[in-house]
Amino acid sequence: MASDPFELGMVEAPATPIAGVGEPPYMSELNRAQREAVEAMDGPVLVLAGAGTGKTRVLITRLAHLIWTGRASPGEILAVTFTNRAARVMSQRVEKLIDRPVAGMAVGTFHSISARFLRQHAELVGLASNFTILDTDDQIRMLKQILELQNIDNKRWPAKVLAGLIDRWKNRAITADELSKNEAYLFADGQAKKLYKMYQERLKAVNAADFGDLLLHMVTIFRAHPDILASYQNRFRYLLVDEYQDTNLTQYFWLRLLAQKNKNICCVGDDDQSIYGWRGAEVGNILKFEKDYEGARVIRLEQNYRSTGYILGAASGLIDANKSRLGKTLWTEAPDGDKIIIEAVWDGKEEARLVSDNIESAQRAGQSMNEMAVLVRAGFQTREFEDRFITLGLPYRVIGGPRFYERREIRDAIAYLRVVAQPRDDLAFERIINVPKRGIGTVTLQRIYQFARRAQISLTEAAGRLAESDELGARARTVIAGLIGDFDRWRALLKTMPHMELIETVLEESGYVEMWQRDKAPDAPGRLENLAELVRATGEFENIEGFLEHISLVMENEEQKNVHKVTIMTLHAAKGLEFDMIFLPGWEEGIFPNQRALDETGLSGLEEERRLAYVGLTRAKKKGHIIYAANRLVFGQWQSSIPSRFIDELPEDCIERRTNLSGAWGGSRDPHDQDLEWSEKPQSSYRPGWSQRAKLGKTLAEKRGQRLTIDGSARRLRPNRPKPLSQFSVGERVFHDKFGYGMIEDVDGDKLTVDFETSGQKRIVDSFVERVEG
DNA sequence: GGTCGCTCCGCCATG
DNA sequence: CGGAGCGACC
Repeated sequence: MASDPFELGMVEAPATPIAGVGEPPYMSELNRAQREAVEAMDGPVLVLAGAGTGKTRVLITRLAHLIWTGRASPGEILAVTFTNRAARVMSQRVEKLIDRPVAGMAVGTFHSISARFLRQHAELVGLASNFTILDTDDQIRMLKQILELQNIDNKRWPAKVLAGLIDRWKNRAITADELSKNEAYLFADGQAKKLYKMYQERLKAVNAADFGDLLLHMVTIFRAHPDILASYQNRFRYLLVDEYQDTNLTQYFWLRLLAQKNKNICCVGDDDQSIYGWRGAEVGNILKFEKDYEGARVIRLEQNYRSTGYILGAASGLIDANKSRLGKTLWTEAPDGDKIIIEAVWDGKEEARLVSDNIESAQRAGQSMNEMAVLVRAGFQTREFEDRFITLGLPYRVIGGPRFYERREIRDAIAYLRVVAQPRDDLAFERIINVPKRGIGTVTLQRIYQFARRAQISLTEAAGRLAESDELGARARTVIAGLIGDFDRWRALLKTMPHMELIETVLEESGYVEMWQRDKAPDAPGRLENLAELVRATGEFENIEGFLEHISLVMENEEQKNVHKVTIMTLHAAKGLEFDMIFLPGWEEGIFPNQRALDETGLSGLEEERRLAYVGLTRAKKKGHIIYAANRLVFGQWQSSIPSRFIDELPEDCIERRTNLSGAWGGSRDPHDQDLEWSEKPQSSYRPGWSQRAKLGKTLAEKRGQRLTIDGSARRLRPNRPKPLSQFSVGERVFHDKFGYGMIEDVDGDKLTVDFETSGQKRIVDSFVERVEG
């Protein structure tokens, strides 16, 4: 317990300087501005750090310096990072810099830090300290139940919309009691306030908090209990906040309350990289820092160490078009390097092909694929690239897909643990009562609900009592009694059995593991692996509660770094990262800037989109490649598109325009495009006009049937290419991680044409499938 | 009570 | 186009 940085009142070792004489070794690595930011330890400091100006180094060195000089012990420091990954990296690097452990330093995201604070004071907001953290899914399910209870039409007033509103209010530190009448009229004819209150009541009843609560509850507690606030102020004398431009109003209050006594707060950020306005971030926070904290020092980091000249020039020229910014002038000593390439293609397929061609030739030239990234505006854009990369056998990773804990099997498994660890957790109970199938249907469930509501007890308890009565059918009664017995037994084990073992026991005895073992679906083995991973991960935690918190707030998909893969991710997810080579596809009006952003938030929306473009460009160290397509399939409908306005805003001397569309969409100048071998080229000869869109989708699908003929003739275009031999043959049954089971229809070198049961015909590299029996 | 197939709607970004 | 959700049918 002594190492828990969040436990108040623990005995704290006094801060002592590490020191020898003279200057600590890390200082010499810093430029003048960076050094100033590290040495300004006392009082409020705002560091405006442009993209690639060594911000992370400054943050880490500053922490190291606080400890080195004895200004603070690790336990007196609170550092807020944007991701949990950043938190991990930061602690490690500080330790390396000062060559000693920093256990006791509170480093994490607002949510993870605040969750741990809240556990210490949960009773003040009506929760027990082992409260569950609800994710969006649970939240919506709960709201749905409330709407049903109130006879509000879920079609007209979707739970999802209400969840969004509540989230926004919580981001703005508005509690249910404080909600104005105007705001209340945003949902269900003015019933929003009542619904918000009911939701909070319900959360309390099942001992749960949603993401927004984690922060807002602490603000509420700080405001209502000056003694508690004071204890935190005395404990954390030095505060450090990264990505300050992305903090929302609640986080702003949270910080200001903590900082107001000692005022040793250092916020680091870049107004030009503020891209989370839509989830309540207030650029205003960074813009008014000097007003909030009197005597604040403002330090600008403007020397860019990341990108070559043209890239930096292009990015700076672009962001210049924004009106509301503090203004910085980035500069670099690096050579000009390559210009940003702007390239037009026919459609999404060709876009993916162009990117993969470039990746392959860069790879042949010796570039590691770990240094290449495709940055898209929206999640749905990743699909085309994945398809293409799979076809080619090009290794890739997608960041920001479904998180580990969002997978069905993980959520189910967690629900079992929640029921065991927290008998009050109705949501978890509902989730697993009939998973695996136990023959408990809506009728039985309804009876349990009604009984629970009438008696004001939890579903688990209601089920237990009903099983002892005559209210249920014989079968349901036996099943429920058995399950309740299981719960009781597991709960008893909770105290004696090591939790890792307990989790295994629960998953085994509940029949959950068996359910997936029996499942014939292609993804079942993967799910079992995920469950095994879950069990393994529990081993790292002292108790189940800690583990559950880790799962819902921190856990990320594990990632092997040693394998070389191209990264595909959204621009939002790319913030803070850097790559040698960046591909920016989909630079078309409507996609980027995104139409909804423009419709909903007008000029400020446009400026945020532009900052997003700026973030994208500044991720590149050496090469940037912007692509736009003339036609795009959206919602199964073809649309003609026009190039993004951002392209015209790039300084001409920093860019080089290319096009794959010669003449009137005639042929192509790119020799790659003559290679029809693996492609579905026929559509290039087809020219959808504005009026023909709707029909085109179908036409293309029909044309797909002709592909074989065209492939056949195309093969002659490259007579000298040696074909690797495949060990597969026509008629064999194979399994693919993503597409499932299928039958081989054609073999061509190491490329297979497979007819998949669920996803149809695909051409893929044989190393992506394995042979199966039958 | 479970499964199949149809309809409807969505794709902007998240802890 | 693809997934979620719902109603009809086994």
